[in-house]
Amino acid sequence: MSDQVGGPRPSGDVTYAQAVARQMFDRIADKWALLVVYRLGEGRLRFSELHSRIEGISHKMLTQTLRGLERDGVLTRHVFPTSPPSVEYALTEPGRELLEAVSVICRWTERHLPHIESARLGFDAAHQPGLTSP
Amino acid sequence: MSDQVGGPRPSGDVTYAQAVARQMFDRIADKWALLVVYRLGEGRLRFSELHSRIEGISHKMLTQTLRGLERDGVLTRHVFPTSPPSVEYALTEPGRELLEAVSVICRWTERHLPHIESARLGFDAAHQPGLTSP
DNA sequence: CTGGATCCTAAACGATACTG
DNA sequence: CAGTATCGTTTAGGATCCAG
Repeated sequence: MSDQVGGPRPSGDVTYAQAVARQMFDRIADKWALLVVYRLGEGRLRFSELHSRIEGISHKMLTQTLRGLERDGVLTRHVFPTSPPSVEYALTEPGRELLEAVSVICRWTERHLPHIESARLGFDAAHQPGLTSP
Repeated sequence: MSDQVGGPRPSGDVTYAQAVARQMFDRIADKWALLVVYRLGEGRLRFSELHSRIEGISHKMLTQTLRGLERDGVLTRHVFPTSPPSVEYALTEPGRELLEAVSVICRWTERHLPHIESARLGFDAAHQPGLTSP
């Protein structure tokens, strides 16, 4: 567990709120976390279901991400004591609200894909003057 | 220059759009990028101004982040040919819209700080019963 | 089926020094 | 002041093995 643990915790300070906000920025700024939240928008999913739906995520990363999100109360973990143990994850109410925020990002991306593309082309062309095209 | 460059680019595919979206997730999932966009919400800022306002960011990271955001057309870079060269960065129109999305995340964080705190306390207590200090 | 622990490599990052 | 390049360190993350 190399996760950042709160450590010393001053009382309700502005500085403290800022620090926590910074920590949350760290958590939000995690593409896997964003994708997990996004996928769980469809409803509760098992570990393996998440693993198969999120292309490219490793076993370890998924576990790690889920642990972090659970710790922050974004999702809940429900263990079914079946013979092959199965675990279901679901968004909490705050998690669902976070999903809305993530959706805003997604919509922004979709809306501006053409702009981004052309911007990248222009930028690359301007910064690689003598590069021939492959 | 170890930044991720587009690389091979298939034609206008659904898969391609998905890939670009994934790339954007990568960019969005960058706390420094988020903070830069957030700061530029106040208006155009110089390099040194950004550097002093974003606590903890290194010279290199700020440059790198600004380059990436400029490449994606999120912000513009304006160089003033003064004797000590000064450069101003400002959000583009898509950048301002991205700021709105980022603000949604921020508001979510503020609104759920108490929930997050208590969730973390509960989680840590449940997962570190008799742990003094690592 | 989950998930924890371990090893080990590739990548990110900070510090530093150097241009315009 | 703003930016690039190089270097050395740290760390994140993938592969693998083991346990409940």
